[in-house]
Amino acid sequence: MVKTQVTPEQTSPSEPGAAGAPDAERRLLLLDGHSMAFRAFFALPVEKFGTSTGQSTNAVYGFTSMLVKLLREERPTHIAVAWDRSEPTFRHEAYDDYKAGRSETPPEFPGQVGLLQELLGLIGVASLSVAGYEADDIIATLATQGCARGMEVLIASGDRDAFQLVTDQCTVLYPGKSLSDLTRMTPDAVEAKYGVRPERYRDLAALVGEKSDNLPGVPGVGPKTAAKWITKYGSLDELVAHVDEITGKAGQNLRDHLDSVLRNQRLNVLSTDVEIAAAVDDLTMDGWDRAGINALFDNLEFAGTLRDRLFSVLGETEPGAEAAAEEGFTVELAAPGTGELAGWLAAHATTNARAGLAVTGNWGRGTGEITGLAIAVAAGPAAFLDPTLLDAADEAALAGWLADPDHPKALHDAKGPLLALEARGWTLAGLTSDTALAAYLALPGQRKFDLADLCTRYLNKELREDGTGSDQLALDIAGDGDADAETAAREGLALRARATLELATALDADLARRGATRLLHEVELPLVRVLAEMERTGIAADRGYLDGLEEEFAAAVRQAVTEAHRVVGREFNLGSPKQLQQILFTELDLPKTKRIKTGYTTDADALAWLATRTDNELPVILLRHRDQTKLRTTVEGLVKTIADDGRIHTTFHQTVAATGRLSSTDPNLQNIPVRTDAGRRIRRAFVVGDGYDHLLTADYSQIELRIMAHLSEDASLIDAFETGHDFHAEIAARVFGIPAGEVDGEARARIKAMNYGLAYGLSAFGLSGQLGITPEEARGLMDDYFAQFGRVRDYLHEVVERARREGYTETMLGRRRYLPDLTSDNRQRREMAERMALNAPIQGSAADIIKVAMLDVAAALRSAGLTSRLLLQVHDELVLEVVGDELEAVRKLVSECMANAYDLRVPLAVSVGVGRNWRDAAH
DNA sequence: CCATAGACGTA
DNA sequence: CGTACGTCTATGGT
Repeated sequence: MVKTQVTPEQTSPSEPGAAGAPDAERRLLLLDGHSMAFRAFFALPVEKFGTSTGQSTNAVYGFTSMLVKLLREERPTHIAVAWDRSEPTFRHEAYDDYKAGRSETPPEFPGQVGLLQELLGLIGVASLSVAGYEADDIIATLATQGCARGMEVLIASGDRDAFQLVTDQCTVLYPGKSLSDLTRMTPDAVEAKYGVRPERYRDLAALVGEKSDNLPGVPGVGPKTAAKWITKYGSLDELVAHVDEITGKAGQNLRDHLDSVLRNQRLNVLSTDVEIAAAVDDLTMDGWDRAGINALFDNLEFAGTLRDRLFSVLGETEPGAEAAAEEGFTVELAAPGTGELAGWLAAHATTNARAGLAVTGNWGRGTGEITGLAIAVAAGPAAFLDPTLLDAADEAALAGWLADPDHPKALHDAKGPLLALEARGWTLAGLTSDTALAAYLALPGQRKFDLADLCTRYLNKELREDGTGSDQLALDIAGDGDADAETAAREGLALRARATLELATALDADLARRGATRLLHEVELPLVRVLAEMERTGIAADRGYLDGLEEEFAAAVRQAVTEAHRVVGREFNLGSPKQLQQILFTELDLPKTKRIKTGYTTDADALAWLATRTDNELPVILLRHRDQTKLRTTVEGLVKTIADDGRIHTTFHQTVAATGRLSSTDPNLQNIPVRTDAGRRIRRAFVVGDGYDHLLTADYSQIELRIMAHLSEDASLIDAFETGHDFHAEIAARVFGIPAGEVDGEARARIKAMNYGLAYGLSAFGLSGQLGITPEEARGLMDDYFAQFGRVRDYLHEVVERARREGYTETMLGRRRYLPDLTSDNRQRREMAERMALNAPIQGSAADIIKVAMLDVAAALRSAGLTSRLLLQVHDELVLEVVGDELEAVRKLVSECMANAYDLRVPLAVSVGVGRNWRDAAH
């Protein structure tokens, strides 16, 4: 049995004798007071933090809590908090519109700044501000001085401008979604995130622009392009010197907006020569006032542990104390040989403590294979297993352990591994955490949940996936690269298992704090299996029929191309919006459509509008071409994904959509056409498979509106759901004050658009555009609507206001969505966040409900011993494959599970359709 | 091979 | 000046 000790390189700042090492005896912590207090303000619900006399305290509490954590974990010897002043700075003098358009500060905030400064004084932390400068300039000046004295410098700031100060000696701690988890922005971290070294960060920022400061950059140039240019030319100055060499649209935009870029560059440089009353060496933390802090905390009515935590860390403050260095994971790795696994498991993995499991392999399209597996047990070693080296006894021991629900396990992103394990005949039970899913519930806005990133965030530990890290180099020099690479890979996997285990514990606590524990254990985790099974099953496709469709659509495309070329009089690429613009608006001089970045839009709405404004046949031909091209490529994409079993196995993603919905890729089976006849012909290609007799679709009728009725408690809307059978007509009748039978198509269509637009934050302007009426008429329609359904308007308004206060929205099952932009200074961003806040509880609650329904359906099918099975979920619709003699049972079971998934103030209506294919199963 | 923009399918 | 997604194509550049 091979045993190796894996100890990733540890950073040890106090290592004596290291040349050029920072002076570990002296650590300078600089905080941006306003920026961090502002973050604290929005991280904590203001209405829950206030005194009996009406003083708000959430920012004081949050800031202090963060400060305690920093003091405990970073052990600074020197510290200061820099504050902005209210009067204009040199930047305002240089640029009139600097920070123009910022919204009003919430009234509960400013008063807390004084309290914080008072508290900092009692703790013995200097508060600094200088007229004419921002806090960032003070920080830059002190950071420079600190570095010059060999101090290690830490900057806690929510302002990205601080990134330009990052060096090996100076780290920025940048707050993420919650104030307490600060990302360490080292030079490597800055480069990893932005693609440039910190000293070039302001060049990048100048090119990209900064919305919150009202400093626009170059249109069409994002961080990637900016980083590429800067990397190529070395700096913005060099880029400017070679500006004429930059080809393409982006280059032209750069030349056109050079003034803005140079202005941004001038303004975003931080001053390092601010005259500050205090000297760096004097910023020590001595002399804190216990009585004063007690009195202030009493006044602020702070109960709880914050006071104790603060005194505790102040009591421990001692220069030279060992820093809480960032450590890696350690694991004692075992590689049980053939025949040794049962013994290893018996020796190490018999307890009921959770184990971390990590696997390598390939998975997707409903199946997978395992090439390596690592098990890290709670308080012991980790084993690496090569599945090709297992004998029968090993196999049985492993299978038994995996399938035993009494051996709890944590995996990161378990669905793929689950498919791979199942493909080898292993079942997995006892999954008590999926760290990717848990992180998704904690940070739903993130789309990537990288294990290493999460370890940094939650554990402040570095996960080195390449195994031993620094040792690797020495081994490679010694030769024998392959074997070493293999060893490193095994160790890397074992470290992943260990990291997953530790992360699961941290996330358990985080989810408990966020009230998402049940959502994880009762919804998301069990859903993993259901989704894996749906992916494994796939849906049967009629390849011959699809081939025929493809040819038919392709012929229609060719026909449209020929006609378009004939009308224009020459050949061109109909798929190029750029060429279309040239032809439509320059050569044919047709009326201008809506402006977009690249000119005028040629989208379907615009082409349809153009068709009414000209005798030229071209717009209509182009519309037909778009239509048929879209259908053709959809069919082509589907054909390519049909597996050997004649079925299409999509992949469902459970951690992508910020609202809690699923998404589907490779192929996306949640956007198969349904609105047009031609589109529905594609649905006809999804057929019932061998051994089954029907496809059954079951969908929720107007689920989002029903949720709105439930959440708003609007009596009239609730009543409309109970009485009306044509819901939109019923609402129209109430709005226009006429009997339901007399509602004409026009009125119904308008109300339908209004009904659906509500949940999206539709404006009168948007409604007018959609219905082809004037904004005034649309406004009138909305007023009439809300005259009848006033509680809906109140509800939508309250949702946004509450989200603004608390920083997040919540669904009926407690799924949160964090929306920091609700307090953005930028109107466009803020209003976007408001619409998201409005929509998230509604769309998200619908997602919650259908997830519960899926679990119930899967359980009911299983307990009834039925063969019929779930195939797809399309947000408010389930598709099942049904055996003939189970049809009525399944119909009943699915309807009931869906209708009873959640108890609303209105019924959850479900409609069911059955057919031989997906089109005919519509209802 | 990558980034960006435009367009469009679904709920 | 309507939310949430994924995919394709063109374009420009590496």
